[in-house]
Amino acid sequence: MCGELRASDAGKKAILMGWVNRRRDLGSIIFIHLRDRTGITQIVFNREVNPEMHAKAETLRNEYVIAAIGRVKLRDADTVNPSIPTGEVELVVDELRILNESKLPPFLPSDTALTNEETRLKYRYIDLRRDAMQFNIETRHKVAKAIRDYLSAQGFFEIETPFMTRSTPEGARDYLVPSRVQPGAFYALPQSPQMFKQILMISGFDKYFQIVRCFRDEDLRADRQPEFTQIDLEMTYPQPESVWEVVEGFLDAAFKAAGYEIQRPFPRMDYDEAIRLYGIDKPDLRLPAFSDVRDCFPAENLQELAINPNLPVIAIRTPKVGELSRKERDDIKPMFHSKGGARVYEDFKRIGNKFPEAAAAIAKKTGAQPDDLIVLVAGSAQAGPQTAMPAHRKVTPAELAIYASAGLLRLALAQKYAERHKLFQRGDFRFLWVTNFPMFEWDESERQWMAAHHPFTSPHEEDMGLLEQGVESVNDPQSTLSAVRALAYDVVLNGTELGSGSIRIHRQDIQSKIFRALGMTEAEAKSRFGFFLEALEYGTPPHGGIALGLDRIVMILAGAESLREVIPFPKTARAVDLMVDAPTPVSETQLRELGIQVKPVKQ
RNA sequence: GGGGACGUAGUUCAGUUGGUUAGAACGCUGCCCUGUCACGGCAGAGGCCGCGGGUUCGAGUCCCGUCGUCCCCGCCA
Repeated sequence: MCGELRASDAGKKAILMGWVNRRRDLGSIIFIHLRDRTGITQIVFNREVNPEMHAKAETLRNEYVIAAIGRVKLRDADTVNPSIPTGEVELVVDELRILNESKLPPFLPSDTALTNEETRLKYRYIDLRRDAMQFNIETRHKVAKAIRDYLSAQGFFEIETPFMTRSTPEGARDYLVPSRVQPGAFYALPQSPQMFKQILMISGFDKYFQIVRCFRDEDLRADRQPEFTQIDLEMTYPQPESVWEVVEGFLDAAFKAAGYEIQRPFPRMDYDEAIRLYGIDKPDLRLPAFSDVRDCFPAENLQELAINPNLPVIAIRTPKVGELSRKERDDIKPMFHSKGGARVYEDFKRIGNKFPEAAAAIAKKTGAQPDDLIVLVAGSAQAGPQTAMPAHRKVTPAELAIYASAGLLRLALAQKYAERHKLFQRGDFRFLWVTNFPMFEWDESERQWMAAHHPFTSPHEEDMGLLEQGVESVNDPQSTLSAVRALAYDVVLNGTELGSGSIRIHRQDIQSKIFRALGMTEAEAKSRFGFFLEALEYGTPPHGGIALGLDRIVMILAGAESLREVIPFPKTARAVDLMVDAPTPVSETQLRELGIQVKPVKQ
């Protein structure tokens, strides 16, 4: 193939097939760079040597598909091209066959400047011919294969679960598929094979995995697509640690397949600690943690700055940013998304002028170098008295608001000044297990506690008493439910949540307690998850598992900024496929068959 | 649902305070060229300035709306 010929092949006869990547017509001699998946080889047409083929070669244009039959020739020393692996040789063509012509494409795979994404997605087949995309898709294949091989070797079976299944009323919105045979009824595409994989444990398959498409009808982001691929696995009789070992094992194999070594075991961190140190449940460990610098200020300073003295004062350190201009400093404010009355103090220099002692203490506590940027986030004194705070949680909602606001700003600053601090280098992989998530989260709009992960997650053994105590207090923000921890864990890489899992509930009595704590009657639980609850009653072994986003893993390995770079045919932010132009309205006939009427969209 | 950025030739972009005929590079077409490899030289074609409305003697430029792409918040058990 086009990327394979070497000096040792000199003198051999070869047939190359591929696309015309570039042509250089020097008159009596024509050079073509011929491209396929494996690379590029230069082929040569010389009028003196072969006038007929030379004349044919004159008609070649970019992206024509050709077959070139000829002899591999060692290039003269002064004509070697060191920038391509095949640069020591070229193919002298005896016979040229034009297999297909090409219209002039809107952009060329060999273009150096990247075309706008809209055009790339519309002409995805041309975009995918580019080197970078070929590499990304190949990486994706290698990673998936390494994971399959590793898990198979560990005794896991890959088992398929249905795509046409039952709508689950909780969680993300479902994509629905109408049934023709059962008019008015709908299948749902799975958000994850959660219940099926648990049932496979009940069915005795012991270790299951699947590299499987999942579907969620929610708004998109750079790292969120409506259909995405998960490495889904489940096993019986696990401790969280045994799941982690499997995950670390296949990630190691996957990263090796992509040419990287990673450090095992991954560090571990409690959810509460992640919030306090990073303001987020998926910390990017490449950047410095927060410092709480409240005690660096005397009370009267806090008062003068209108800072609430009962809440943390977070110092965000971004290394090596250097002196900021007035404009750059003003640009920080709009990057700040305040939650719960959090305020940003972006002008640390001014604080230094006003309160030199406090500033010195902060510099010391944060370990700031003179080049580092320090930005403070604190609660506003004007925010008034704090709302009800559950006494049981280590991090109160008011504190969480400060931490979370600071956490977002920390990332925004790091991204903006990435060029300066150079902490986002390719190949620097900082994995982390975040553990002991809260089991329940307070939903302010519904005024009730909700399952933070999903209702089949097992609570922490030590927190069963707290669950017992709070089982009838779903609408009480002060409930002990706030302090119940789940046996749930996330695996995080460089600030991206790669995957999420838990030890599941395998006992019916605990399961009904959870439903009761969530304010669900027995009848409600039965109508929602009846088949599953019934299955739990037939000798369910303890089990647990995890699911990791394959797209995200490949995205990070490829050094890409968006999932779209590692998915061959992705959707835009409006969930549209620009190449096939989906979704579209369907014919009246189709709708009639399904018994569906479409209401006109309001103008 | 909310906030922000962008939209000018096939592509990437420039376009001054609102002022004559909207430019460049790459690509494309033709001619020339025997060692190029981002080939080179000469000539040429190519524009609904996203779309609609408004202000103005005059709009790519200002205003309003709209469509599209991207990013973020909400949302994503």
